[in-house]
Amino acid sequence: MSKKDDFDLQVFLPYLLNQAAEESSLAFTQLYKNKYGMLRTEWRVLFHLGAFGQMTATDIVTRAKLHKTKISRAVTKLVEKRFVARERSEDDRRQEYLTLTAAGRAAYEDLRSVANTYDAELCRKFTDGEVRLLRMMLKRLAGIE
Amino acid sequence: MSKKDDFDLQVFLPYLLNQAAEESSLAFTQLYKNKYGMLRTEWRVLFHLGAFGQMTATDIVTRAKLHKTKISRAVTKLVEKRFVARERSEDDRRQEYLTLTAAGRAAYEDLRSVANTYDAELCRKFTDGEVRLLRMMLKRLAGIE
DNA sequence: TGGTAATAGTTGTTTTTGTAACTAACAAGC
DNA sequence: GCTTGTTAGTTACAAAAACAACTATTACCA
Repeated sequence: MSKKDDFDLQVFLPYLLNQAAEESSLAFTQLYKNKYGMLRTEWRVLFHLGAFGQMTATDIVTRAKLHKTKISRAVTKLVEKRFVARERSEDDRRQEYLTLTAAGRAAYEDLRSVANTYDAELCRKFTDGEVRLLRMMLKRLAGIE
Repeated sequence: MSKKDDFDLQVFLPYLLNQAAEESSLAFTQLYKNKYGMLRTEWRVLFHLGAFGQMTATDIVTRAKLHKTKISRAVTKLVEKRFVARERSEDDRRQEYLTLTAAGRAAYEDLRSVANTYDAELCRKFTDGEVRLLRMMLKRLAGIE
């Protein structure tokens, strides 16, 4: 197992991004999964509803860039857990408005503070300027705004 | 769909990392999947063998931080495709050495240049100094060396 | 030795995902 | 009105992943 040529996998950005994303998500998952028994997609939906208030499934699809079937299934689970309420729109009876229930909001508030703490912990590895730059670069790579 | 509080999901590092990783991996996948019909895990194994030469499955597990069942199945597929050869060790008959075949090496060389081109394209979004910093930060977040 | 534990790798079973096809509601053109 | 096309969301089926249990081999140690 020795280095054979000039290509360094450990420099390849998609690889590095995946490794870093996996590592940080895994560690974060440990902090919430036993608490609320939620899957990654579920807390993403929860976070979107918590951060943006009432949204439709399509709104979340657009923002989170997740496939609509994933959202659909996550919403079903969250409704079963009484974290989310759905209400059919009167204007357009195809779409339904999603909102957090009281329990959903409580879970969100709790997880949000866990997230803030964890994020701060990650950021402590770097200077403020580095973190700002990192966020900017990740957003650009992700194609956000 | 309006902003409700101060927590910005789009600043949360695990979220940003996932979005950026997903975006870049997806785009890169388009470049190779039709060419060799390989799955993400398969080309990861291929890249490791290409970059580091002979390795055992466990070596790859350690480096790539992927679960051994994933590696095991990816290796099986790569052997079926005649990209990888396995050879049982004489010292310790539990482990087997994995190496690229000629076809495997050719595929690797080809994909490596695709990867290099794609990586360079991503890097063009930033200055050299920014890229260096990004790589350093991602490595640290990933827990690499 | 012999017995227990640990390691390399595989296989089986259950969840989760991805893809495509579907229903229902609306919109636009004629 | 009627046809065609589009959009919101769900469901069905196939592919892939996670997790646990397994075989085979080696290591430890009394």
